[in-house]
Amino acid sequence: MIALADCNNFYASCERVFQPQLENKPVVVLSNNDGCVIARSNEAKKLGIKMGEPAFKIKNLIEKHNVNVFSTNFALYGDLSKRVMNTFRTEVSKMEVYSIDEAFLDFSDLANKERAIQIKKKVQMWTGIPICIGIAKTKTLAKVANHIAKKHTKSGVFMFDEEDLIRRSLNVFPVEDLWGIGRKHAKRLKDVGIHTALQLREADTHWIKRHLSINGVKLLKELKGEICYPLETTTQRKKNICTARSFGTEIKELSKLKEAVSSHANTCATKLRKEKSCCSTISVFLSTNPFKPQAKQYHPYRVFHLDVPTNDSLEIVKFALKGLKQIYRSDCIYKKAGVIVGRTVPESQVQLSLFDSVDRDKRREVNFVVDTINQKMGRSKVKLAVQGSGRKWKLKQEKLSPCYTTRFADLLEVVI
DNA sequence: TCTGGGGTCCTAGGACCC
DNA sequence: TCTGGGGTCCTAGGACCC
Repeated sequence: MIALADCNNFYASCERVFQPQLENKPVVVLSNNDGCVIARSNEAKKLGIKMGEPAFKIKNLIEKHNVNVFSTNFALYGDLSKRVMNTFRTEVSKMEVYSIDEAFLDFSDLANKERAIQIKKKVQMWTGIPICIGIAKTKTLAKVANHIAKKHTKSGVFMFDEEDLIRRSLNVFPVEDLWGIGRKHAKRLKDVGIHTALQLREADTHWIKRHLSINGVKLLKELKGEICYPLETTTQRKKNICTARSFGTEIKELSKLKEAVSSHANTCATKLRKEKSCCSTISVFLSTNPFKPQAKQYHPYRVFHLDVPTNDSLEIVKFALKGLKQIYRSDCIYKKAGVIVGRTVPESQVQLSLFDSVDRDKRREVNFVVDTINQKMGRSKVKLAVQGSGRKWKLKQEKLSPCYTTRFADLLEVVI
């Protein structure tokens, strides 16, 4: 059996851990640039605030109901996530960290509700984060069970232990809430009269294969209790790494774009080195504001294929800037820029080239020193001159909470 | 005025090989 | 007049996830 442990309203819950007076009050967390709602407490959901809604559209609602608003604080959420995962590790021997707020736990040795309730209590006590747990034979069914645990149980734990219970539950489970069924597939299914998970489970496999591809067939099997997605206990190396941001205010000048693009490229290189990977392709892209259709739209990108895979900051920044120069047009106003590095290979398996002119050993040492200093002294303490110091493309983050757990200056003081 | 960021996988079709 | 069969690799676009 597999258990899916999922944090409730994770980002909103993280903000609450250090501001307990927000318990039972509406809380929302916004995306970068304070743009869209990306997390809501139950109270905020009840007010009718939708996931992904732009913040400016719900300004009145926020004021009227005194909704507590936060900018995203990923340092805080990342750290609390680590603590939650580490707590799971004290209770199970095998697990898969599936996302920042979810993990699949191996319950094959012992599957019962009491065990799950224990884990839930422990996480709550050790980290302050509320979670729910769904237990079933397959990941897909565990996802369904988790959904039910969140919506319809007091204990926050739900287990599929017999076929009759699964059948009755799937019969009232909307097909669009299934893991792997998005908007498009949901519409297609409803068009042919498939509205519930049970109807999908009993649908014709050939039709599903044709319209939902092989993934649809796997979904069907998983609903029947056949494992198609086993527990992945080792973390896979990333195939692509992307760093991209919208600008707080729109940008026209090449000089400012250079600062942004070189910073994103440098971040990509740092992420690569952290993963012990090298990339074989480097892409740079720009984008105008799609929400201003009256303005000229332009979404260019440029890809470079490398002879020798690299994770060197200097080299990656150099290519990104070269691409930027090629795609930049002075008659557009830009809203977003980004860098993607792809086709990664392990650092230790880089194919060298006879005609290589870069002194890679030297570069590796420079990067190592820079990484070490930045790790000790804080991000971007040492950077390339081309990244600039102004950060004129900086994010808007007006409601940022302190980094309670990752920055000494932000530690809470306890007054006795 | 104001609309996020970071990933994965699958498929069809084109280009190429012998 | 008649024009095969069997492959691989790459890419763009679409779908999904959190």
